[in-house]
Amino acid sequence: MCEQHKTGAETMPKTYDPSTVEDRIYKKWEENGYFRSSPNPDREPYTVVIPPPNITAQLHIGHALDETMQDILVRYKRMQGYETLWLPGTDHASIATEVKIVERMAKEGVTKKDIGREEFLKRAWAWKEEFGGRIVSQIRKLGSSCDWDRERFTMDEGCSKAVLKVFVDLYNKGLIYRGDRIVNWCPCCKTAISNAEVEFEEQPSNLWHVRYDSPDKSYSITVATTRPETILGDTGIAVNPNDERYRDIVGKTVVVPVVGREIPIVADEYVEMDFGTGAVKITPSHDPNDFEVGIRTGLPRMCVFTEDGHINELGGKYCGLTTQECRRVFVEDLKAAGNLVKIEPYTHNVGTCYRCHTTIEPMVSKQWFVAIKDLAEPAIKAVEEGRIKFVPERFTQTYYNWMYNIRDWCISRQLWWGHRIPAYYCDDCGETVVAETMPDKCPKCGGKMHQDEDVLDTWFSSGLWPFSTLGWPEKTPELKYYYPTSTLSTGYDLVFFWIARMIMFGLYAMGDVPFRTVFLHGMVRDELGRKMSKSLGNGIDPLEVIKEYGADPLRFALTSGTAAGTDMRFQIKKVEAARNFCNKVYNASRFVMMNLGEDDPGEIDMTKLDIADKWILHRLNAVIEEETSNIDAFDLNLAIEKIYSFIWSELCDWYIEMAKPRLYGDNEEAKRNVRAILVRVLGDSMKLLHPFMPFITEDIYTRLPGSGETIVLASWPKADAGFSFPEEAACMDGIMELVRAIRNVRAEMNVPPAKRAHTYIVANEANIASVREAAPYFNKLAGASDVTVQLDKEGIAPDAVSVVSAIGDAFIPLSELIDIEKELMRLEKERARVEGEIKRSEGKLGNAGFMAKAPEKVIAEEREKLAASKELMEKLIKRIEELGR
RNA sequence: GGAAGCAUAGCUCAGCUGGGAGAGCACCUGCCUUACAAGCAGGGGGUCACAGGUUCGAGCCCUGUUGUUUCCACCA
Repeated sequence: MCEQHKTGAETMPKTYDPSTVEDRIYKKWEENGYFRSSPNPDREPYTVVIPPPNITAQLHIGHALDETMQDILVRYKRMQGYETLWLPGTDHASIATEVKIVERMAKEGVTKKDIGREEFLKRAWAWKEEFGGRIVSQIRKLGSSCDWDRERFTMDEGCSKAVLKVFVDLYNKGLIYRGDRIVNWCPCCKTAISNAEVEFEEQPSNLWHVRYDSPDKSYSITVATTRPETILGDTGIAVNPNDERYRDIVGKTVVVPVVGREIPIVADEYVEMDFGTGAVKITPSHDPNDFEVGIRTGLPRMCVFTEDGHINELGGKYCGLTTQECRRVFVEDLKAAGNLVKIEPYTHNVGTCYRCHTTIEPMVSKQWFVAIKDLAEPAIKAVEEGRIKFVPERFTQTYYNWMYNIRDWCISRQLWWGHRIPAYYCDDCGETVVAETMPDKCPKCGGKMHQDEDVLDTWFSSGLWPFSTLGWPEKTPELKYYYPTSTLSTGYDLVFFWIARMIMFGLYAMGDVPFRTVFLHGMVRDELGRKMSKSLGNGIDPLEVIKEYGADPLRFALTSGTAAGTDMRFQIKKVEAARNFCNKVYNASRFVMMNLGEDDPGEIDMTKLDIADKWILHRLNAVIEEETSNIDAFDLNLAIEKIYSFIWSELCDWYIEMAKPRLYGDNEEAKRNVRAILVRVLGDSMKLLHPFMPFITEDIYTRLPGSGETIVLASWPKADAGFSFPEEAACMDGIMELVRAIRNVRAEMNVPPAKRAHTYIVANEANIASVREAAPYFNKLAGASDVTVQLDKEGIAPDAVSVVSAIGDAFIPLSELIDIEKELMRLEKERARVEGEIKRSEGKLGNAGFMAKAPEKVIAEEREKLAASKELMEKLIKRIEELGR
């Protein structure tokens, strides 16, 4: 076995240092192929495809959360024996990458036009080579257990083939079409984008009221607009057909102010009579609603903008101005012409590009679209029928809302980096052919063909990700075995962009859902609850966090204390707390190692368990069951909380302390058994913690005797029927309660911790055997010098400090320290508390409604509580009387 | 305009199908006890936003109000 598997504490320094182990461990995992998966008919598959990060990306905190969630699920399922595949890869991120490359080129003073398409693509691929590897190596830093042998890229050969196939197929079925439609145009990226890619921002602006006069000035009509520059493209004025005010002039014309063109007044239901003047200027080429009105009323289109946000030659003297400049100048001209009625401050939402946040100009343009309704319908049905579940469930509604109102998807982008649209046009007759490969010649006239210049929306290829990565359209064994995948985990912000598209494409191409469960997490915000952004400079670099604290603490901080689907504030204090926990875990294991000796302690001898042993094994069972059901329900925050408190508050705070007397004693058999229990409990604890904190658990687990070479492939713990000791565990709880009470009293009485005192414990017949068994623990845990357990108070000094508890009463003769008055006050306070308890219980039990309707179990528990309180009360009263004399 | 989430300790947040309010951090007191001071022991601190309702019983379910965040829509 190699060096790192050496057991024993001699290799363990006093504090845990992640930097010395994480890279080494990850390398070992990868080299030994623990994350590899291949179709195995003997096992059930568990499959997760990664949300492919952009090749432009640097690992940010959102990725860290994303990958951590998936890794937890994947490691858990792998340990449970599923044939587990986590398939990694990256996204070419068409627009995002192209923007970056163009930016980089700009620094060299080069433009796309200068170098041409071919040369540009060379640069893009070089970029991919340079940076595509960066993000995946950063993902490794988090401990992600991906099968790297299966890493894919949305533009690799297979994925590209899938894109072509789906596109051609959809086209042949009439579900992809090309046409002139109004699209969201980003003048900065110089491409159309889809509706989903538009982000609305509230911006203060004005409502300009403009008067359009009739040619003979006999009548006029005033409209309000937020975009006066579009007046250049006006082809009509619309009013509501029921609007009495304008009845007489519908069908007549007015003159576009400043411009001088004559345009008709039309009637259309779209116009709200109550808003503004009840008249709307219609610019079919530059407004989605106007576009529709234009179609209905037959108004012509007039596009006055260029692709880069300037006014074109149809704008006359404004040609060459940017739309913003034009607005300013044009408003001046309106004013000069006397047609500007008023300017009203107005705040409204402005669409911006989700990549560059430039204001979107709606423009009519020839683009490719997916006719979405036929795809959406089965995708809605799949969720309605429960074939796909959203966790948390409320996102189902979000999904429905989007899907019910979905509109055709603009998929062409005026970019070069991406999947080029497989449409070919004849130079001569204009015939269109859509095919996976370019035809030699036009099938109609034999002319030369050329390919469409545009590429596809990046989300088109990522929509195919769950099956394109498994080999589709080939009928691979992987596709058969791993599809549908199991869980898709990502942020809720991707429900529309990605999840909806995958569901639609999966059902279309594969005839089955792409995944069973969608597990959504929230966004990571900064400590003040703000979005992390470059401009605010409030981003947290996960790599820096890992460098300083380790990947495990980062993962812990991202997993704990936040329910699924809700945003979280990232606090470095949380990472610190997690780092401390790592150190705790590490030191606990160091303690175990130090006390193991040379040999493997072997199996636990179940005939030689004392009450503490039974308690910890019983508790281990409980935590296994609870955590397992928490993870199954995707309650990862609850799961990690369970194992955290088990390790810290039960194993470390109590069991390890209780193990010490035997470990330091000379009963070899007892020593061996305690060691065996420690190895078992610590080993199982590491397994339970492993999905959350993979590195430290690997480090510790592999040092344990009999553990095997890795925890990655260890089996997930199962509750052991032989470890079920409900009575002893309850009794141990009582002992712990008594220990705490003694500590409390000692602290209140200001007994110095170093001051040890003879401690008498008076127990009843039922408890005395257990208390005797636990007697040594009072030395270690409750500051006792000697412990005497007896049935009555024979021989105990009457002025001893006393502690009453359910399991027994403790007496500590410390006459030199006791202050009778103070002790009486303390007991009185306690008496008052118990009295309240009794009243509460009696009130409940005396309530006829409660007795008639509450479940029996609840009533029984209440009765027990009352009995216990009454017993305590008796003891307290007796004790108060004794001291009062 | 529509929808959803959140409102619990000083701070950040848990709290599963309703049955005596929790964690971490912070704070106070005492401990360098041979796994761990990144630690140990003890402690203080909450009308669970507000108002109604359902129930024997509500932080949890229902209705409304207020505050807050987000998503969708985009009436010019």
